Amino acid sequence: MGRGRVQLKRIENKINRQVTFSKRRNGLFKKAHEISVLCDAEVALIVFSHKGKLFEYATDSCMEKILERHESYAYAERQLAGGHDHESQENWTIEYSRLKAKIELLQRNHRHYMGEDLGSMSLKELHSLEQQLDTSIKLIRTRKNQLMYESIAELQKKEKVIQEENSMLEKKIKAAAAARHSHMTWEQQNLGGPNSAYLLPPTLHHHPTLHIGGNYREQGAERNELDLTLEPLYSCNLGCF
Amino acid sequence: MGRGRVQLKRIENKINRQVTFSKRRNGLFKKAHEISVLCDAEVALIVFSHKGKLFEYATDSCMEKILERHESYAYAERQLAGGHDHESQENWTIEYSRLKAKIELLQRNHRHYMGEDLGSMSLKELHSLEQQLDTSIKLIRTRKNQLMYESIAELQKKEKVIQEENSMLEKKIKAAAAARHSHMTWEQQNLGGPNSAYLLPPTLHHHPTLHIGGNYREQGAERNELDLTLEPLYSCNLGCF
DNA sequence: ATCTATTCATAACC
DNA sequence: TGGTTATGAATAGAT
Repeated sequence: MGRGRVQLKRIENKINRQVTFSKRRNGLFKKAHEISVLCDAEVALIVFSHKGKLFEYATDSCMEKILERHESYAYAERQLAGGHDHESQENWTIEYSRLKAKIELLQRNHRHYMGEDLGSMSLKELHSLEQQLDTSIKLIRTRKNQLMYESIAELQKKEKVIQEENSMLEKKIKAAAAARHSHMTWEQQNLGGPNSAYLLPPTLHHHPTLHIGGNYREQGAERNELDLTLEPLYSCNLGCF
Repeated sequence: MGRGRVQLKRIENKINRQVTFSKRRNGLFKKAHEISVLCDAEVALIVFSHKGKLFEYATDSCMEKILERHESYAYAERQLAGGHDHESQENWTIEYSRLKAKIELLQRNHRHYMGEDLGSMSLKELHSLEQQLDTSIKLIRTRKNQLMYESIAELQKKEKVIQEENSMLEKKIKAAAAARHSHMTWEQQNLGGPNSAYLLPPTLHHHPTLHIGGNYREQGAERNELDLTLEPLYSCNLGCF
């Protein structure tokens, strides 16, 4: 820049170096500020002169915040890459920012799983993401199917039980009618009427077969409710297997 | 810079902002590197994109070293400013557990997206998860396809350019041969034989188009490398659309 | 610090 | 993402 091309090499002349440092430092800070404003980025810039003097620039959110974010970012990456939860709760502040960073990473990841922010991913990354989702979806469908088959099996069992119950009841009624017919007069039947309502109900809410297994009825109720949504789902996904 | 003056104001257009960010980031890093070499300074530069992606540059003495040095500098300042306590410990504890809980949720969620821990999910939940993944995978495939088509288009463009160049070169050679034929005797041609070997190579490794842009060749190599993995991916997924 | 000839960086466009 | 070009910026060297 300026008169004559510059070589990327330490300026030996002390004065020149100092002047250039001063000028370029200003330029650098200006650029740092510009990118932070123009592109809504968070920038931290630290410069130590040859003499050891410190110059720094940081986007409004202050240097410490950014350094913390940076620190925890690096930490979180290490976490995701390898080992797991650590132990030392030495410093709350550090721990806190680590968690923050971890959340940020997880959320980024989540967005990718939601098919968002794909623009920042390479073909390779996209490919492995796709494969992962493909695997996931297969697992999910398998699990869904399992649940649905179980549901169906249970319903069929229940149906069978109820049908058996029905035929039993039918038999009882027929037997009762036959008994009535052979042993009672019409008037006797009328007197026993109010009590006959007492003879039937117990078999309904105290059925021996359904009684086995405790709260089956409640579960049954849930199942039935579930099945209303179950049928269409099932038909939707038959093609997948 | 560039066409028209720039305003120091957040770029609203998302695409433009991203492009500008990418370009200016390179420029900024370059400048940072330059000042560090020219003026023998120690520079650390941390940039978080709007999306939260981290970019960093540090003079060879590595980021951690510089941050430590900065920390020790800042320490003195903090001492002067007076020890303003961090927020009350209680608040930190609450915040901390809140973050912990959030992370746990995100991780649970993540496992589900990975097709793990499905046993704890209801049919309804499984169904909506499946739908989400299906949507995601479609988006991802669309994006992948886009990238691949772009890649293909680029290769085809390149191929065309190179073929045109080839035919140009061929013409040149023919023209040279014709000129030689009309002006020289057989002996003269024989004498020129050794030199004719010199007429060809320069055009081969000093090709005008490829020459522009310095290290283009390396980038070209990257492309080719990419394409090796690209082709099989492409054929794998043609059936999905 | 200021000036000026140059080289650079980059916004807009492909 | 990369390349090109027209222009505004940055800056080396001189004052």
